[in-house]
Amino acid sequence: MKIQLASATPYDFAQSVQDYGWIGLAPCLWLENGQMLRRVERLTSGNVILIHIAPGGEERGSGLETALLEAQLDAGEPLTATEEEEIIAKLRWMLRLDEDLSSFYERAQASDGLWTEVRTGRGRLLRSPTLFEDVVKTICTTNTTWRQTKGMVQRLVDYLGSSYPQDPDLKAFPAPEQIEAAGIEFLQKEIRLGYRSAYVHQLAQEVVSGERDLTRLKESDLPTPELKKELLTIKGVGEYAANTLLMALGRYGELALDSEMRAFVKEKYFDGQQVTDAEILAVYDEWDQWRYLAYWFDAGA
DNA sequence: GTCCAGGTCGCGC
DNA sequence: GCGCGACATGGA
Repeated sequence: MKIQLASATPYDFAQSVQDYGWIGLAPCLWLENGQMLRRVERLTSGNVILIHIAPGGEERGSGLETALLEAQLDAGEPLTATEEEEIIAKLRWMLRLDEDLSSFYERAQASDGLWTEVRTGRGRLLRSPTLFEDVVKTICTTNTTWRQTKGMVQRLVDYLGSSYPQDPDLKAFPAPEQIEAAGIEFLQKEIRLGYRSAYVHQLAQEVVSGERDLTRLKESDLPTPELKKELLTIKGVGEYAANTLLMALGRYGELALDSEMRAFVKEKYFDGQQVTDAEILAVYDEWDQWRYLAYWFDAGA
């Protein structure tokens, strides 16, 4: 079946989806030929479906333009209304179709360089349908190379994710239960998460047991510092990961300072000279609630 | 072999 | 609060 998703304009689907590295991590895949995002998703019913998302034209009415996306949903059985609702909510979250970026665009407009980058409708950085997946993936980016991150996530999906029945090689991101059941040794020896195995397994265990509720954080209106404090209680999540996850939650006021950002800012603003972290952070200080996006597009996304 | 990669933890001070 | 070594893995 096909469904349509409406999004505020401006919105450049292909750019926005590819502006964040997550597009390179399983089970997401960018199909260059069709300019489509493909992903396998496991619904709470247990059904595993195959999703293809692409721009689906534009609707015009009373001066308001609404960008439309079309999602092709393939499943063994027709989806129930509940399943359809679940998938729509997940896709809207994943693509950030409901985030209000207007104030960011206004700020960017006052900054010529940045505005030319984002004016076409960029800024809706790809995230995962669940915060659990984003936490696991973020932990897999720490103290390693992007190449290894991709490998770790790919193996998590291949070894532990549920298959799309019509093509068993296509798998979903594993649910907490599936990671928990795998055990630390498996995460270590087969998935090769290294010392992260214990962190990822502990998180999965906490979520399964119910002692940690990550879904609650998605709708939380907690002040950012408190939200951050809570993210920092996750073993394996430090300053960088917490700020990355705040970004995933739509809080762009904190910068995720890592080796990549240090190198970029040092080169662009300090002529390659040695700089302190405080000096790096100061570069984007004026962007207040939009610091993360300001850096992201300054660095060229 | 050594160093480091989109860091974090646990310790001692 | 800050500094420091350890930590799995794999490539340079």
